[in-house]
Amino acid sequence: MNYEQLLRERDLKVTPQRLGILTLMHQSGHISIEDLYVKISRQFSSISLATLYKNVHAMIETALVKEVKIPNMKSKYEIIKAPHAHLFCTQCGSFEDVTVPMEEIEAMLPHGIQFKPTESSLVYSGICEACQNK
Amino acid sequence: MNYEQLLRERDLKVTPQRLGILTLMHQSGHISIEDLYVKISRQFSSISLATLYKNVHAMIETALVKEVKIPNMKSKYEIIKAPHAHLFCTQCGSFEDVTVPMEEIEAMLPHGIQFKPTESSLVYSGICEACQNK
DNA sequence: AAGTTAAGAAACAATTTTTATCTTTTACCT
DNA sequence: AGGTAAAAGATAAAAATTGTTTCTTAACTT
Ligand SMILES: [Mn+2]
Ligand SMILES: [Mn+2]
Ligand SMILES: [Zn+2]
Ligand SMILES: [Zn+2]
Repeated sequence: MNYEQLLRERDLKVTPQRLGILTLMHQSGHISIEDLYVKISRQFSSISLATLYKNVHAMIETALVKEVKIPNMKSKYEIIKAPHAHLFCTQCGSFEDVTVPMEEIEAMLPHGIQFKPTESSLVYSGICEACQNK
Repeated sequence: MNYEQLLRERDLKVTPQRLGILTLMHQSGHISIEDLYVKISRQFSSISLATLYKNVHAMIETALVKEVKIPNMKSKYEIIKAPHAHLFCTQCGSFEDVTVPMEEIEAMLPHGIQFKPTESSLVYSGICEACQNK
């Protein structure tokens, strides 16, 4: 994936810190601010938490990154891709994507309701396969 | 609704502050901590924010109250009731319940996926009826 | 390639949000 | 009514987030 281009398209300067943030986000799939800070600090020992927050926010505002809110958990951040839902294992804490047709989810609103959804957030909490086999 | 009983069933002492919190939550349907603090302070001018947090947490841990996380918004809290989804208007900020069969939502996980959902969180973001007619 | 400039990084301070600790008060059980 | 443990109030502390100022660098202009 070409992060330089993604940043340039959004008029965000390409800095090593930003490339590092995006690389880490991509590698872990979903990552919390604190985990991101621990990992990015290994590459840029002098990076400040403020820089991290500012960058993540800039990326959210330009629709490059998305905050995923999870019941009873700290938020995680991911690089935006096709709409999808998430599986959160309440036993081991694993968190991953799952492909669910979000248009169908949106079609399940009761008839007669006038609300026009533009986006929806769906997190399934439960027990993952690995935890079931224990 | 009998809040005294709901508290007693959970071995939480019935205090005027707790009854006030539950009443406000019920009246507004969903409320943020800060709004709750503003309103509860009118009844109990000396109540501390720490008391509010402690109580809300105690109620969450005993499954009387639930935190609802909303994309790009502060969390709101509601008294637990039958599973349902939420509509969030990105224009006016209105936030309300919508009845969606959550079992069907859970049945939409791809076949072959072993994950066993116990609960799911679904928030539709979009434009409410009132905002469409403007 | 060197110079210019405006965005971004770092350092640090300040806010805001949440939790912990301690003392006083109160709900609730004999 | 009296005893006791839980909860409220009052701070203080910790954690999370944002703001400010200065220094550095990416990217544009010659
Ligand atoms: Mn995802
Ligand atoms: Mn609700
Ligand atoms: Zn698991
Ligand atoms: Zn609206």
